[in-house]
Amino acid sequence: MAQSKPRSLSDDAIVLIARRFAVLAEPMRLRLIHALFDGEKNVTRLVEITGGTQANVSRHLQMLTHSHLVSRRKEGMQVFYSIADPTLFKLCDLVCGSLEKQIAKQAESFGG
Amino acid sequence: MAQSKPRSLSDDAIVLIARRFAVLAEPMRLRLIHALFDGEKNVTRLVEITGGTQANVSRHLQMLTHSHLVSRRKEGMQVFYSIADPTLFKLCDLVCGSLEKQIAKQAESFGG
DNA sequence: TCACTATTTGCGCATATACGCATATAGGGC
DNA sequence: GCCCTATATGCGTATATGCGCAAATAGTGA
Repeated sequence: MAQSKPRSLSDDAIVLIARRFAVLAEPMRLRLIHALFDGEKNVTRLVEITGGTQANVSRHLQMLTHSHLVSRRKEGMQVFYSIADPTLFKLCDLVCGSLEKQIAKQAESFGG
Repeated sequence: MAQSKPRSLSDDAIVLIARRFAVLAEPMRLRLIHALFDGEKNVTRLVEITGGTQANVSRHLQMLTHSHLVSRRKEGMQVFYSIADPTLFKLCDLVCGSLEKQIAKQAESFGG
């Protein structure tokens, strides 16, 4: 299950990885991803949940789709989006855990 | 070992996560992180490896340090940097694996 | 055809940030 | 003190990108 870890990364690979991280570096996109964690939703619902404008939500969804992180399903007038890349769950967990530890340490420095 | 997964994330948390991803969203910073994967190095060595200017490398290292992703150790005139956050390994692995799968699928669409 | 809803897209602006250049700081030897 | 090396920082600029607003596209029904 563990994948082969290349010892060195090509410059192209580095740029691709950076782009992937950049997609995840916007709060609104993270809100959308997080909102999709419990199942697919249409645009209007995502607008309600995230509190963004419809145009903005749509654009971010487009970016997420082009990055193959979420997938698009059209049903009549509505478009339903859902998580396409399962690594998003682990990615979010990893970063959350790391940040929690960091904050805990900072709290320790003050309170301890 | 698996951490508690919060069902919902506060807006502040979302922004923090986004910032973390933003730190990882620059090729030069990824190069630096990757260069540190096999042990600590000083700035001059990192400049050689990454091919960046000294000023730029220094600035990115500062950002990585402030993000608590790498740590700084001063020894005389030199400053040695090393990976401080072990989740970096897994993060990189996850994204690499995801991208490899994506590219493999694309290749399949053409070649298959 | 028109009207209505759902979603996408074009455009302009404001902001963030990466880089290059020069300079500043710091440590060590003379 | 001076000089050299190693590292950091201030400043200006170019570029990227997120957002708001308006308009366009698509689907559905009368």
